[in-house]
Amino acid sequence: MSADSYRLEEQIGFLLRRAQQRATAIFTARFAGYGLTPTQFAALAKIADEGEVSQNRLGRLTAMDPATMKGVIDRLSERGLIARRADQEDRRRTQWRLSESGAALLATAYGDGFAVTAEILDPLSPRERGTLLRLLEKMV
Amino acid sequence: MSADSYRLEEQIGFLLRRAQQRATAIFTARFAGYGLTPTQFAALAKIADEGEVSQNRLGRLTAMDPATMKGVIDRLSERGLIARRADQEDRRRTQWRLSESGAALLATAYGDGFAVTAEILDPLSPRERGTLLRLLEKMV
DNA sequence: GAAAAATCGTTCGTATACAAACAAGTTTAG
DNA sequence: CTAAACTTGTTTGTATACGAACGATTTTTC
Repeated sequence: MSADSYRLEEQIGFLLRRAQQRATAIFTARFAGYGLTPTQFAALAKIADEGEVSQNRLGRLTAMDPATMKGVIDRLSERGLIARRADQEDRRRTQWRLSESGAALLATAYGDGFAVTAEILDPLSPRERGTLLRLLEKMV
Repeated sequence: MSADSYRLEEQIGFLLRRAQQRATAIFTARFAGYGLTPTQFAALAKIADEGEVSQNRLGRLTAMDPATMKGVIDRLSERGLIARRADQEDRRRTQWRLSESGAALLATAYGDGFAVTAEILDPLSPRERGTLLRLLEKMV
């Protein structure tokens, strides 16, 4: 329990931070042409899955808190990639769906999403990839 | 390569983001009393390792780019946890070291650093912990 | 030794990330 | 049925994270 034995490089928190930095860098390079961030792409993909989804529920599905979700939604909405509908049954809610241009963009982007995943996992063997996903899933 | 087969939950980037969110939450809870963030603690620990270190070099050691490092240094400096010295040999450089209060705070905090690592890895078996660290190290 | 390249630190702008507090609306408990 | 509890979405403030551009300084190249 001292300076001698604490090695930052071996702490799981530091390694996770570096791994995510690398993953984000790979995503950013591949998605530069789309102008989409990882969270924006995640939001679009989940809206597509759901068809129509409220803002807070989308946040839960994509692991963003309400304040973060709002910023992501605002930027996607300003770009016209998603469209809103006021919920009649619950007047607090806003339902979101893909616009036509959002759906078109996403249809093209999926392939790059797979390519990003492949590039991030490239240093690992196929067996190691499965192990890593399993362990992260178990830890989260 | 379509909406049908793209599952956000299984993408390594999404899993890494969630894993880091959990790690940060555990750190934040444990370090609330210190008022230190993960990056601030990393910076203090590395300054302690180095004795004296320039700002950019500290950034490389802690995986922060210069712009991010500046913010972290500014906040640690404002709290009096670190002290600066102008480098005589290279007039562009500022060398940083721990202040007395910074060293005292860090001495106490190391134990909590270990506790954070332990809590993050708690869901995994000892063998799995080693595997995860090895795979992350290989991937980064 | 002068020009080119690299490094150091700063500033600006954009985008997560989240705590905390809030108003408005909905659900639950008694 | 009404008061309490909860949910939805918003706002504010703080802290990473990084691209891009910049001036000052140092190192490298020829």
